[in-house]
Amino acid sequence: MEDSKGRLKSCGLKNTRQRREIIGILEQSGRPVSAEGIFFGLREQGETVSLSTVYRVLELLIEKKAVRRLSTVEECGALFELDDKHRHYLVCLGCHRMFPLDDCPLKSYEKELTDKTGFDVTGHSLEIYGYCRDCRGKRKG
Amino acid sequence: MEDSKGRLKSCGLKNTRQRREIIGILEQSGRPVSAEGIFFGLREQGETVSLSTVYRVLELLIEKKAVRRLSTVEECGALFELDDKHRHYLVCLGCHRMFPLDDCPLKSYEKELTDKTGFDVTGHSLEIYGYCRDCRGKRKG
DNA sequence: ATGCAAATGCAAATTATTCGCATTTGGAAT
DNA sequence: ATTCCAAATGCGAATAATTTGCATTTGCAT
Repeated sequence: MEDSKGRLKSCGLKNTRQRREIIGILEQSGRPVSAEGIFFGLREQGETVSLSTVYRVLELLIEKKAVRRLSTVEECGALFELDDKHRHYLVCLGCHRMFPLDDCPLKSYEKELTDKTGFDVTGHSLEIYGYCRDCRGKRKG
Repeated sequence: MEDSKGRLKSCGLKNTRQRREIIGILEQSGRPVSAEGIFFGLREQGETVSLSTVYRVLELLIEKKAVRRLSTVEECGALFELDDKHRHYLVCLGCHRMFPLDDCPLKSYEKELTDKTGFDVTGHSLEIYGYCRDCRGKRKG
C-alpha cells in the first residue's frame, strides 16, 4: 500500500507538503472529489493550500497517471443532443470527433444492477475513448 | 418524423423563431454540440440568437426531456480521483452520493469494439444514474 | 386587433479554471 | 550541514463557461 510520499516518488515528483496533502485527501475520500472539495477539505483539517496549487497539482498527477478526471469529453463546456433515442459515442482523443455507436452494451446490465444493489437505476452515461482510423495512422507516422 | 415546430408543440412550449432554430441545429448536427457551437452554427446560417437564450432554451428542453446533456455528474466542476484501479460509480440523483461498483461491465466489450470498428479503444467513462435506497424511499413518501 | 404572460437580448454577475510573476523551498551537489 | 537553483507555491488578475436582472419584444389565447 502506497502513501502520498511514495506516490510522489514513483511519479518522479518533488515531495512537497501541498502535494502530500492533496493526495491525502484523495486517499481519504475514497470517491471522486472536486478541486474545491480538496481545497475546503484541507481547510477543515487546518491545512492550507491555494486553489491554484490544487489545480496545478491535479493536472500534474493526471499527466503522471496517478489521478484521473471523470468524464474527459467536455473540453469546451457542456455538450447537448436531442433526447430522441438512447445513444453512446466513440470519442476520438486525436481529432475529438464523436462517432455514434450502433447499440448500447448495458441494456441487460441495468436490470441486473437494480436487482443486485437495491439502487433504482434510471439511466447511465457512457463514452468510449480511443483513436479513430485517421488519428491512429497519424500517431505512428 | 418530427420537425422543430412539432417538437415544441409536444413539449407544450411556445413556438418562437429562436427555439425552432436551436432545435434545427441539434437536428442537423446529428452529434452532441456545445452551447457555443449552437450559437456560432446559427451565426453561420445568418440567424442570430443570443447566447443566453441558447442556454435558457437548452435548459428548458432538458426539463421537457427533448434534449439531454452529456455526463450529468459534473454539477460542481470537474471531479478527480486516484487512478489506482479502474472503477465506476452508481450516482444517486437524489443525494448526489457516488457508490463504487464492484466491477466493470465493459471489459470484453472494448476488445469487441476494437475489432468491429477499427477504432483503437483506449478507455471509457461510465456512470450509472438512479436513486439510492434512502432517496428511493424519500421520493415515494 | 388587443393584452399579457412568457421569451428574448444585453450587459453585468457568478463560477470554474488558468496564468503571470514575485517569493519560497526541496533536494542535489558540495 | 550549507549552498544553490530549478521547480513549486501563493496571490491576484485574466479567461472561459454559464447564469441572472431587467427593459423590451412577441406568441398566442381571447
